[in-house]
Amino acid sequence: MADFSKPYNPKETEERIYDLWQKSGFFTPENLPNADTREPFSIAMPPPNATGTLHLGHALEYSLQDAIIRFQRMRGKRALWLPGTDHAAIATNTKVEKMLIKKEGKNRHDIGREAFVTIVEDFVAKSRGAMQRQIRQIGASVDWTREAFTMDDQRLLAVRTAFKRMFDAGLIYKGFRVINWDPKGQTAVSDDEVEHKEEKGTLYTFRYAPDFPIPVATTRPETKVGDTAVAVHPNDTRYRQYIDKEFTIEFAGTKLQIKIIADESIDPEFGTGAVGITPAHSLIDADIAQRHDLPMVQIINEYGRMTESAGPLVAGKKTKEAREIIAAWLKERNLLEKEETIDLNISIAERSGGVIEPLPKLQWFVNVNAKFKIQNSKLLHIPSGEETTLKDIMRQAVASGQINIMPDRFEKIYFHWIDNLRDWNISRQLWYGHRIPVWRHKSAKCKAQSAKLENNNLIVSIEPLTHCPQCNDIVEQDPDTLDTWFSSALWTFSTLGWPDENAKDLKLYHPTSFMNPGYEILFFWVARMVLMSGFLLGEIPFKTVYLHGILRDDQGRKFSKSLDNGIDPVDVIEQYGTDALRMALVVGIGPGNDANFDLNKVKAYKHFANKIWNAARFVLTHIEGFDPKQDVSLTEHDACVVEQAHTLAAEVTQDMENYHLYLAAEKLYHYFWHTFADIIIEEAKPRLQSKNAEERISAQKMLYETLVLQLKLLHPFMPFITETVWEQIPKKHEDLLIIQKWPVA
RNA sequence: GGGCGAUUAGCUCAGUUGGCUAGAGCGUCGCAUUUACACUGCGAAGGUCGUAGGUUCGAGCCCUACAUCGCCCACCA
Repeated sequence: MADFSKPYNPKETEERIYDLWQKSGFFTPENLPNADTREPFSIAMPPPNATGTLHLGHALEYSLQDAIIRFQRMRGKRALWLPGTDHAAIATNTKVEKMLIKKEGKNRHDIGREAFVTIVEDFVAKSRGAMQRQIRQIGASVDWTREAFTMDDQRLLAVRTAFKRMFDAGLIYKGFRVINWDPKGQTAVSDDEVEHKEEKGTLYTFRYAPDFPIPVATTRPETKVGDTAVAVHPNDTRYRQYIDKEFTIEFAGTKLQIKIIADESIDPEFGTGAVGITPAHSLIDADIAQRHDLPMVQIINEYGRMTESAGPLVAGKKTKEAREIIAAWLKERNLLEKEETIDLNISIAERSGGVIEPLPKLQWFVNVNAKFKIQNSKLLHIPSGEETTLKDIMRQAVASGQINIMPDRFEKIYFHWIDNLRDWNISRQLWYGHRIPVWRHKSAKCKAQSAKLENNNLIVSIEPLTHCPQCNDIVEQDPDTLDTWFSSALWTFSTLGWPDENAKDLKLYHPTSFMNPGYEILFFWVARMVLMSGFLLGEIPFKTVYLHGILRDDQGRKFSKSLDNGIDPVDVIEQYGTDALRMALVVGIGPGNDANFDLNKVKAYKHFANKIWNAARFVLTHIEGFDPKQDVSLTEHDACVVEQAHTLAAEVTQDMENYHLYLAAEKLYHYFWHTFADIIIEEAKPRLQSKNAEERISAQKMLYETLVLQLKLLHPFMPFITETVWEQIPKKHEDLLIIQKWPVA
C-alpha cells in the first residue's frame, strides 16, 4: 500500500500496480467479467522495430492506445490490445551491419550469410527484451499472452501463405525491370524507400556528334554512353523530320545506335525539347523505351561503376569520375553547347543514405493493377466474384467510408499516392528477413513444371523444400528476402490466427477497431495493410486510423543522434512518473499534428498527480465513517454538484468516442483542479464540520461520488495514480479500477 | 512543378458544429501562510488571434488574395 502521508511518489507504486494488473489477468480479454457477452474491441499495436530502444514517439503512441483500450475495457467491451515487435528487415540489417563495420571493419559479405544472420538474431533478442520492459513502464495494458513477432513461426506461415496466394492469383511476378538500386546497402528498394534531396547540379546541353541534328540536355553525361534513342514531342516542328531516323555515332570511345522517336510525354518547352533516352538507368526512360521497344544497354553496375559496355574511356570508373571525363570529352570536341547550374533532386535510400542508382534487375513485384476475381468480399462496393485490382481495393476501402482516416486531410494524400502507384518491388538483396518462399531447380528442368510459372524451374511453396516434389531434383531457395512491409502488412490478422480462417481470434477481433500509426508510415504500412487484408480476407484491416504526428524537441527540431537532443522516456518516467508523461503526451496534441516536447509540461502534470493525491487524501480523511453501500440522500446543493460532474462525464465520454482524447484529458484536468479542488472541496469544508449530521453526510457522499467519478474518468489517462488512490478508498466491491464500469452508459 | 499544414500572451501550445468578455502550462509581478496540497491558494500584468479584403446579427474559426515558416509527393531531361 502506498503511504498517504507523503507527496505522491510514482516510483514506489507504478511497478507494483502493473504487477497487480498483470496478475489479475484482465489484459487478456477472456478473463474479463462476463467476457462472452462483451462486444469485441481490438487494437493491434504497431510493432516497434527490433532495432533497439523505444523513444518518446513510442510513448506517445502507447499513451493514446492505452487510453483507448482502457476506456473501452471499462465501457464493457471485450478489449484486446495485442503487442508485438517488427523484425524490420532493412532497418535492422543496416543497423547491425553498421555496428559490425565499426567494431570489426567487416561488412556482411565478409563474414557470410549464416554468421551475419546469427549476429542479427542475437541483437534482436536483446532489443526485444528491453523494449518489452519499456512497454510495461508506460503502463500499456497489452495482452502479453498473445505477443507476436513478425518473424516467429506463426507469422512465417502467414507470410508464405500470403505470398503463395498472391502468386497463384497472378498478383506476384518476377520481372526484369529498372528498379531503385541502393549501391551502399547493396539491395533494391521500393519507390517509397527513396527520399529526395535538393542539390545544385550542372545541366549540360550537348550534341552526341557534330553532325547529329538535335542537341539534348542532361545532368548525368556519364549515362549517355547507354543511350539508345532521342525522344521528341510528335508535334514539334523543329524535329518532326527526323522522327524514326537512326544514327550510328562514335561517342566517348564507344559506338551508339540512336533512334529518334516521338513520345507524348516530352515537354517541347523544356530545354531543347529533346531527351536522350537511357533505358537501363532511368525509370522514366525505361517506360519510354518499353513503349518504343528500344534496346537497353547496362553501363553502370551494382557498385556504381561503369561497365565494359560503357566503353574503354570510362569502363571501371566511378560514375562521378566518368561524368567529368565525358564532360571534358564533349568540351574538347566542341560538342558542349551550354553548361548551367540548376537545382536538382537526387534520390537517396532512406535507410543507408546511399545515392540511388536505377538499374535493370530481376526482382519480385506485387502487381497493383492486375485484375482478379475477389472471393468472400465484405468490402463495400466490391462484391464477391467481381473483378477488381489491389489499387481498387485500397481506394474503395477508404472512399466508401468503411475505413475512417483521422485527420481527414490524409485521405487526400492517400488517394494521391494510390493514383500514382507503380508495382511494388518486394524483393531485397538483404540477409535478415523473410526469405522468399520460392525454390528453383539446381540443375535439370523439372518435367512437371506448372504452366503458370512464367520463369522456368520455380516452385512456390509454403513448406520449405529440399527436393522437387514432382521430379525429386535438388532445389534451392531464392536468396532474396522480402520487403519488411510485406510481413507488417499482414499484422492485423497474422496476429489473430490467420491463415486459419476459422481461428476464434480472427473471427472475434478482425477487422480491428483502431489503428494508431504515425503519418510517416501511411503509405509504407497503412496502405499495404489495406491491400493485404482486402485481398486475403476480403475485408478491411481496421475501422479507424488515427494518425499521430512527430514529436520534436522544445525548440521544434527533430530528435536526432547528430543533435544529441534525444530524450529517453525512461528518464522522464524516473523523474516525473508515467502518468505525468502520458498526460503531457496526450493533452493538447491533436491527430496528425507535430508537437514540441517540453519537460515543463511533464512537470506540470506531475504537479497534477500530486494534486489528485492530496485531494484524495483530504476526501478520505473527511469521510471517515462513511459507508458507500449505505443509501444517503443528498442536499439540493450537493445533488446539483454531482449532476454537474455527470454532465462533464457525458461530455468526456463523447470526446473519447470521437477519439478527441486531447480534449477529454484537458477537460478532466481542468475540472479536477479548478472546480473539484478549488471550489467543490473548499465549499464543502464548513459542511464537513457541521453539527447537522444530514448536511455532513451529504457533503461526504458528494465528495466521495465526485472523486470516484473522476478516478474512473481519469483512469485511461493516468492509470497508475488512479488505481493507487482507488486502493485506499472504501468501495462497494473490492475490484480493481481497471475493470470498473465506466460511469456513462 | 503539384499538394498539405502552421502563423493565437515573453516561451510552448489548446480553442471540437461560427456565439469568445480568446484559454492552459511555464515564466513575470503582488498578496496570503504550521493550509488536503509550497509539487499551495487568491489576484494582476501581458493578445488589434500573420497581413489585406469579403460573407454574416455575430469571425480566432467560413471565403479570397498575399507574406513567412514547415512538411509530403514528383527522376523537366
